[in-house]
Formats: sequence, structure tokens, C-alpha cells
Amino acid sequence: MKLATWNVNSLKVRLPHLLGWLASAQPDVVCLQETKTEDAGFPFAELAAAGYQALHNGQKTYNGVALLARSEPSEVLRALPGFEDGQKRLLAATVAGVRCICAYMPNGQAVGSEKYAYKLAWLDALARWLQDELKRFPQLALLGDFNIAPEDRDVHDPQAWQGQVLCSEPERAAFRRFIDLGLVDAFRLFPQPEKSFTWWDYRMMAFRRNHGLRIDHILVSPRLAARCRACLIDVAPRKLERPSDHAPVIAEFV
DNA sequence: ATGGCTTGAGTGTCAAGA
Repeated sequence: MKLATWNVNSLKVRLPHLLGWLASAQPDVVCLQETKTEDAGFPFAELAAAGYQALHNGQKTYNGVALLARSEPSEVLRALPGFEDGQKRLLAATVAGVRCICAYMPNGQAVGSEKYAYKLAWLDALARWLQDELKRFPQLALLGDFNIAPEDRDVHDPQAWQGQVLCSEPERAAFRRFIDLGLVDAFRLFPQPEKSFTWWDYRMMAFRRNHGLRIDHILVSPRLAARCRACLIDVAPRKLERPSDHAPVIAEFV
């Protein structure tokens, strides 16, 4: 079983990339972020033709999350419990016995800004809810764009990014809180190349120079971690014409 | 140099991303 996450930065623009990637990577569940569309613009038919049932929690212009699955999803949840939020950032469903939580965590804009405070509040609400969710679902995966580089090795230039949004200590503490709940970073279960990243700025030839951050993650519960056999970042779609600025992350389970 | 691209909205250019 393969679970994946990908911030597509507009599903309308990236649909050809997504369809090509589904055909080559063959994931069983895919969590998408930044679909940037309402349901009316969501490509349900094209994805069904590719073999995927789709759930979408979208809005106009911004945010929007989707969950694609090759088998029937159940127990669908479309909002973060205990958090008043006009922004569509969460979608959870159970697929083949695994609780899959797709999250587009807030960017935070700049440390100290209103958006940064919103980010920390959102992360706090997520951790509180996860505590209960982990009790209900021993096999659980939290997949998405976390907008957090958990450690300095996840940053191309740690000195330049020190204390900046995506790397600040309160954000990293929020990430560690997920780990303290028992979740495991699937990517770090295995030896990985140095300077492995999932996002590169569109500007300044950042991808060509590998000036990136690792901010998209798959965290798994202990029961699911025991089944995990591989986790990798697939940079191939980032090399295509008009790419998303994020690369997909995929984890394989027995 | 708070820039540099890309997207959606919408026809001017701006907000937002990270």
C-alpha cells in the first residue's frame, strides 16, 4: 500500500502532471493541498477515469484539500474539530483500515504576524484533536504540507533561515508535539540523501541549485510505522514545464 | 534591495505563497 502527499499549487493547472504521476507512481491514497478551486471546478471525472475516488474540501482561489483513493473512503471529516476556520485545510477519511489525514497547515507569513499566530493556534488545535484520533485509529497517517522544516538538515541554508517562518522554534516545537504523541516521520525511518527537500522557490533558479526546504511530510502512528518499508521524495514532477513548487512524498507499507 | 516567480481574480494590478 502506497500513501502520498503533494501540494499541487492549483489543481486546474497541475491536472496533467497529477494524472501522469498517478500512472507512474501508482499510489493507493493521495492527499493533495492547494487545489485552489471549489467543487464545481474539481476534476472528479478525470480522476475516476484514472481509477481514483476523490473527496474534496475546497474553496475559491485559496487553500483546498483533496483525498484520492483506489478503494472506498469512509468516516469522512472536513474540518478540524474545535477550531473555527473559514479556510479549507483539513480532510480526513479511513481507507483500507488506515486513518488518512490530509492537512494544508498555515504558512504563517512572518514570525510575529497575525497569520503566524493563526498558524500556531491551528497547529495547537490539530495536536489536541490528534490525541483523540490516535486512540480511535491505531493505524493513522498525517500527510500534507506542514509548512515546517523540522530540523536544520531539512533546510538548504540553516543560517539564513534561522528563526524565520517555517523554521522558527515555536513551529518546530509544534512539529515535535506531533512526534511526542507517538507519530513517526516516515522519511527519517530510512537512510536518505543529504539535502533532501520537498519545496523550492520559483525564483532565483532555486530548484536547479537545490535551494529548498523539506516541509511536506508523512507522519505515521507506531502501528503503521511497523508496516513502513520505504519513503521517498519524487523530484521528477518538479522538473516538468510549469511545475508545482512542491514535490510529492510517497511512503510504502506492507 | 522584503525583490526575484506563479497562481487566481479579472482587464488594473494585487494578494498570497514560503
